[in-house]
Amino acid sequence: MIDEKDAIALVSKYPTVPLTVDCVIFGFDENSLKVLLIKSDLAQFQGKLSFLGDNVHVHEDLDTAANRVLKERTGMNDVFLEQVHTFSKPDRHPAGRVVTTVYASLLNSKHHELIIQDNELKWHVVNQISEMAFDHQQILEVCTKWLQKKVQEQPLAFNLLPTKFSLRALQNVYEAILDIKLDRRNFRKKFASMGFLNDTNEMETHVTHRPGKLYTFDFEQYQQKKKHFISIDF
Amino acid sequence: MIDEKDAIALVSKYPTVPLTVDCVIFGFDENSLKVLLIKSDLAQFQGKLSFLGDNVHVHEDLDTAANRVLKERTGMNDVFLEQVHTFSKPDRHPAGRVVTTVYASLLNSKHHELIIQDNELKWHVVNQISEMAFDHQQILEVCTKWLQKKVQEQPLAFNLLPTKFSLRALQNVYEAILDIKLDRRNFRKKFASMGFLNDTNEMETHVTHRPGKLYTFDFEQYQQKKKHFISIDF
DNA sequence: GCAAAAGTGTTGTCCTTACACCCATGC
DNA sequence: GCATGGGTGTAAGGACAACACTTTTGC
Repeated sequence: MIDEKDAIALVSKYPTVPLTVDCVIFGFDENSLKVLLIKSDLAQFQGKLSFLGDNVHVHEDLDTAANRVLKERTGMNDVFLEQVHTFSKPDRHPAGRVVTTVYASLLNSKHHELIIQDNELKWHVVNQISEMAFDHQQILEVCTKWLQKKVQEQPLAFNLLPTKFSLRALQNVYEAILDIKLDRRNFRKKFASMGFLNDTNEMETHVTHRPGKLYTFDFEQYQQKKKHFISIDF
Repeated sequence: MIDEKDAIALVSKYPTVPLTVDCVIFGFDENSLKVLLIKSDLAQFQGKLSFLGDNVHVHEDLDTAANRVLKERTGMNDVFLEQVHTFSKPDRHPAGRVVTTVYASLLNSKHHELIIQDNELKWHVVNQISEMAFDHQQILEVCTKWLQKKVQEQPLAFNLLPTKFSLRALQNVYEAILDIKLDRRNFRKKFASMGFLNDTNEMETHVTHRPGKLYTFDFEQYQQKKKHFISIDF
């Protein structure tokens, strides 16, 4: 048995590592899936892009750190943010060992004012990103796959849209994220039958075609009706 | 721009934290889902159960550390092992801040010799576990949900069974993990139609009823036929 | 009036579910 | 011979995929 004093002595002998969080912040605009990136400020990665990240503070857990980074750069608190994976290759950071836990977030890129801090913080179209710093290319791949899976299982696409949106806009989100084309009629039917969309009785305006109805997502209904079904399928 | 020297100086100022890995090792035996646990050796958690864990070595990444722990205690290398989540509440360890990354593993509890090291390493039936040390109760819940989701999406149940297994045994795995009853005929039909099971032309022996056929899982077939389908459903 | 996208139904196919009887083995 | 679980088929209902024409707006 190890008493409290011994336990503290034991833990204090463990090797320690600097921890960071990186936020992969997805947005949607102009019918493309985008992600928020800065230019790396490390000379070794000159001109290369990286995610928003920071080291984890002393008394801070990882969720808190990720929310802090998000808030600092987009002004946003309560957006969807979820831990995806922890990356730990000993040589992933050129300045020594750094372990990073990656969080993904989805938000409407028009609703949040970017707080620029000398790093050319900008939205980049996900499938046009070329060179990234650190292992961030790999992180982007993991997060993109995570997102593709996630939007099929949970109603997260709505986080990427304004509160009121047309069915076309919703379909565009799915098509962009999943990189597929969907049948318009079947798509509408599906979402209509789910019963999670509220008709606002408003329409699109200033569009150069027949305006579509605007809907809101009914989170209450979703909470009540969501499936807890079992389906073995692989 | 930050040059290499400055970068090293910067990173060296980050607060550092001891990292551990914890392995949530699921097994299946006597028609129950079990998990490998030891008695905690901390006096504060006297008699409480905890997962197999260890601190992460200096030049070791997390995957390597988790595999090492698994190997040390079960003698196994190449079993299924996957990162699930990183837990970081500042007070989760009574001896000071320790961040742990949790890995889950599935193996056949009869195929691996446990390497006991004074900690009463034993298999415990998952839904009969009462008090656990640290935040391990929460970790178990997260991993159990993770497993329930995972076995529906990927053919992992086979990892919990011997190479040759009866359909009944397979169904028992699903019923234990998902905590449901399944219709025997529909279950058989489903797996038959998948085409991932090879008939070994062998039968169960020494059973007190009509012996069932034994099958093996055809991993090749799975790799070729597995679905990459899109299905929005929540 | 023309371009561009909204809105709308039906049919066939497939998958899922529910359900009952005979068969092979150990004891 | 009896208890135990293995093995099998069918019918109904629900979900999904494919597919074409009319409507509304801006210009």
